[in-house]
Amino acid sequence: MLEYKKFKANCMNCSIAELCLPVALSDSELSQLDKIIKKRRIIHKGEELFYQDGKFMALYAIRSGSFKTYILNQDSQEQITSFHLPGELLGFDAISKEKHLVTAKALETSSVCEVPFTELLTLAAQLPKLQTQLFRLMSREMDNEMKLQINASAEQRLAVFLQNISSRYKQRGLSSSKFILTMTRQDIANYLGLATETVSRLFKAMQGKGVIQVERREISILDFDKLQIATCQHKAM
Amino acid sequence: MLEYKKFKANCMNCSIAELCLPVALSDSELSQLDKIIKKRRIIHKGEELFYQDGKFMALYAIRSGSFKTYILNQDSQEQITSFHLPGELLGFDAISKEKHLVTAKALETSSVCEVPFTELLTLAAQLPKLQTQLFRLMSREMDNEMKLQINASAEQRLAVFLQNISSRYKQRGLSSSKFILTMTRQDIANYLGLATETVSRLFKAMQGKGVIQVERREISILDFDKLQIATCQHKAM
DNA sequence: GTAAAACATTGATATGGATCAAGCATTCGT
DNA sequence: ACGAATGCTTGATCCATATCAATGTTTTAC
Repeated sequence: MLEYKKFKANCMNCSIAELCLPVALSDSELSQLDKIIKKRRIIHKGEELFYQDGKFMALYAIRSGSFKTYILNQDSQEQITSFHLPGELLGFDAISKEKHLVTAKALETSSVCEVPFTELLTLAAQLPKLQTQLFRLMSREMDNEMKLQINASAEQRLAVFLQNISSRYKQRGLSSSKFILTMTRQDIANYLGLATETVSRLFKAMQGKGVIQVERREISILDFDKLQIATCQHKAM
Repeated sequence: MLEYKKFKANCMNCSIAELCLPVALSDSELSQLDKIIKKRRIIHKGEELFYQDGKFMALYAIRSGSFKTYILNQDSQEQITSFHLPGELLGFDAISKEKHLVTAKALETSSVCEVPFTELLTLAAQLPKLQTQLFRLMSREMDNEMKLQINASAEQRLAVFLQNISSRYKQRGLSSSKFILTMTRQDIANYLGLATETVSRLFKAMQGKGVIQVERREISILDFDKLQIATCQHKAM
């Protein structure tokens, strides 16, 4: 038991600490952060981490796995607002109104660290580097969203989506050219404002052009230049 | 000259201070904030407050006027990412990469307060209420963006847009039922991913249904319930 | 005050992607 | 290991909205 406790996850030995908070915090600073972080939580596929309208208490650092966040609109249709990958921090949307505006559902069995927000702010006031980093992460969250050009064609949107996922994996030191999409075609279509059929056809078309290789949910980007061109060109070419 | 200086704008007498930072800061706290705030700047219609890729130095509080922010995509087409109204804070997008991701252009002659970011963070670490408020404002910024349902019909998008503008004016104590749109039809269309012609036709159609009254750029919302229904209903009714 | 430019409206036509329909492939639950 | 449910693909058709075209209206600049 003691042995187990000794090795339980904390910020100092957490393998993603430098990823979710990649700021040069000293060991003593990290251990302060560790003190306020609640223990790890496992969320199984399809389970919810927090609910729309639920009280906002904490941010969540994704240690492994992935989530989609969505709002339910008036006809209780799900509208996906974003996907969240390992090493990212989740829950910023709820700060303003102190309640969640979205529901976060696990796309696969996932592990998160719960970071009580009030305590985090108190600590941030004492550790300038932590404060700066929090603002930076939140800003990056905003930037990620911005890329989705609403007036883009279906192919442009899908190309931007693939670039975005790819670069986020790259940021985490994972392969940017070959990865598994953890969400369904329907999720992708919903997020991009397309029909599933369109997503399916576009994957096939992009494969036909030698831009990507699609094997079910496994995507290989064969030609980053062509992908880049696909994000901005207006018509087929 | 002395008289002029005595009355120059500062945070304690600024009429929108409680709006842009509506937190109960004491007089002494406000005067600390005032010390770091650079003097007012006037930006004329069509002029730029900051440029895409420009170095990030400061946030800007809009005292009066309004702005659009946009990215230039690869074919140097403007893509509007948001509109910013009086009392709102501008520039959060640039924190992450320490450079602006968008250009901010004045839609009308506007007045802003420049808030150097580094100094603001230092002060926020000392004033917990200011820190909390900053996170809250940034989160609200994120929430504002989120509303735009990408898979919504043209009419739904326009209805959501009008609701959004209306509620933001309301937050500032201005009329939520009658206001002037400071942006062109082209800007609205660009932002919503529609053609200007479609925006024009929809305004007319919504007026025909008694939802709104349109007089060039002056909008009166005649029936908030009908507007609400328009944001979610799928087809004409 | 006038000409030019920018902005807005209205109508006719074309099309990208939705929707409908059907069947196949994979994953899940027991 | 099996059947059922879910996810994915492909084809045919249709419609919401873009695009093209023309004209009217307001604002800007000299």
